[in-house]
Amino acid sequence: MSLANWDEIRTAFQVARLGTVSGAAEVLGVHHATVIRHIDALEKSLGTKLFQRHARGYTPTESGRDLLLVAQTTEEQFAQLASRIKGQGETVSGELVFTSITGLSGLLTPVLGSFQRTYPQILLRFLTDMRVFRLDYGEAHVALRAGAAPEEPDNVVQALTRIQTGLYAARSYVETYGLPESEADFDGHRFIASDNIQTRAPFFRWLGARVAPEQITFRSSELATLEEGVRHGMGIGFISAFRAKNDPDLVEVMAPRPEWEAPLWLVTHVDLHRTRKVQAFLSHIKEAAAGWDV
Amino acid sequence: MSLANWDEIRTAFQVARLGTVSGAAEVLGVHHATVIRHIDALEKSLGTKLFQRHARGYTPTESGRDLLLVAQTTEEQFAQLASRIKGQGETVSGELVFTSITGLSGLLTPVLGSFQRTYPQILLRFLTDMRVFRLDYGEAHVALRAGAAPEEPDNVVQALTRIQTGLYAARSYVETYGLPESEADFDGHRFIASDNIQTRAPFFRWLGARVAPEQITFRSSELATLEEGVRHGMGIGFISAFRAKNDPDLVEVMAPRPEWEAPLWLVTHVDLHRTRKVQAFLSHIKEAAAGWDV
DNA sequence: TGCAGTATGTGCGTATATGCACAGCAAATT
DNA sequence: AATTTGCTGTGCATATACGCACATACTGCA
Repeated sequence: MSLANWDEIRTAFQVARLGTVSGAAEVLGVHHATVIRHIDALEKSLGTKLFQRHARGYTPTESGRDLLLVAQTTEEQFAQLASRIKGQGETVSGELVFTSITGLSGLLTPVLGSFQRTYPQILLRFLTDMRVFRLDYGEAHVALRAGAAPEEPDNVVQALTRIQTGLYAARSYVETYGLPESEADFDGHRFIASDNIQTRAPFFRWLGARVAPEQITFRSSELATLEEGVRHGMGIGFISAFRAKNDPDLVEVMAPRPEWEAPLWLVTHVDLHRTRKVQAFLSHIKEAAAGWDV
Repeated sequence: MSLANWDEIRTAFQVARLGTVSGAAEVLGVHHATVIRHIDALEKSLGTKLFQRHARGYTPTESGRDLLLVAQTTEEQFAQLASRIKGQGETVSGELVFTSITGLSGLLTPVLGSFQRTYPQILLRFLTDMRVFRLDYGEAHVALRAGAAPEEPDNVVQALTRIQTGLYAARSYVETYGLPESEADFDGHRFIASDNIQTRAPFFRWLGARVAPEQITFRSSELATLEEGVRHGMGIGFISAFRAKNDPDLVEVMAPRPEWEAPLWLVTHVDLHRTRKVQAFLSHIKEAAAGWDV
């Protein structure tokens, strides 16, 4: 192991640059005795004299001049690094990783697009996957979660909006089975729901309390599959209002109800929550969500 | 002032590289608590989080990755610097500054030439000037001094050889004033000597004790001028044996005597004396001096 | 020649940073 | 489900590095 002490190099650099121990001590903001000790320790570890000592100061040897050049660029690099990092917290640039549950991309991509236009220096990454990306592992800056409020520590959670969900059926289904007028009219109808019994979604629990299990003729653990089932006329199922609204092939069986609403949460890691980049993204997406009709 | 603590950067670099505080602590040879404190201090001074902490370790943020890249090259630069400096003491290369009194260049240049051929990577600088170059200011690596043994502190002094000096006169002088047979025959002759009364040269003191002051008809503080005076027939004077020997225009008045001999000293600064470069030069010049017929 | 100014160098007391031990926690393993 | 392992985080005692004061040496100046 060589040169284990970078502070000593920094000290030697200032001495080589200024030519005196006292001057270096003043610049470094330490006592000149400290500077002498740093130089002594560094020379001892290198086994070579870096300076020739005399009453007027320290003149660098050939090795000392070599160190001067190397440390000069090092100091510049570190200064640039510091200004980059400090400015980075202030400016909105660099990478921003955003993750959400699948199925919301149709709603989100316009928002991401306008954010991209507002801050052209942003490199936006939008991750959607089955598994939940972990904010505390640095996998994403901001996450959009649905359902119960996340309670992971070190995460700051903000309510974004509530997803309105309604009961829908395909036109082909209605032509075959008819359209139930109310809950009392559910007998004989076929339903599509989550395969997961202990699903947290309120509308699935509502449905489970009102129809017989054998009426749920199609189950899937995947939300997108359920939606596909509805569209193909396999049965009546819950679809987000904003997705069903513009689909002419879908018929509204029951309009969205408040008790079916599922909250959406904006989640960020506490370390990143304070940065201007994340704040800009959060405010941007919240502003857009205010105009959503979900 | 930014990034005043380079050791903290080094610590953060290892954390970013390895991903864990414990691993970085092991590599750095410090306790992991120290690593945590370094990171905390660095982030505080930068005002930005460099890492996201979780139970499995530290994952670098965007700023942390930036620091990783910068510090990576820094570590490489420092490692190269260390190997250069350590190797520099071992190899014979780079600059070597050599200074001597004027008038010895005819003796020295062949030695310098052969040294140059032995070590082609040496950049040799040979300084001769009126003033004495100061080793403790780093003006030269090796100095050749004549006369009394130098007693400056921090300088290591080695006896090289003794300069033999004789009394010589130009043929033109002998034709005019004749050639004295011995000391008793000095009356009526003209002599050339140093202007400096308290000169340390033993032969000048010898002369001052044997001839009247008015016989010293030409004085100069400059050694080269005195020699020129002898060659132009202005009087009898002391010249180094090796310089007078090959000059057919000079006549030996009195052969070199042991009491006229002036020692030559090789002087180096104690800091540089141990390096192989200086040692190689010293041994080379001493080897050459053994063959000198001075 | 004497004096002021500025530099290096060193012993000593103290503040600072480090090491240690333990707690707490999450993930991997059985 | 229980256990083990590896990691982070923190209070406390200690060792290390620091600042202070003083000694010393060289330069420039009047």
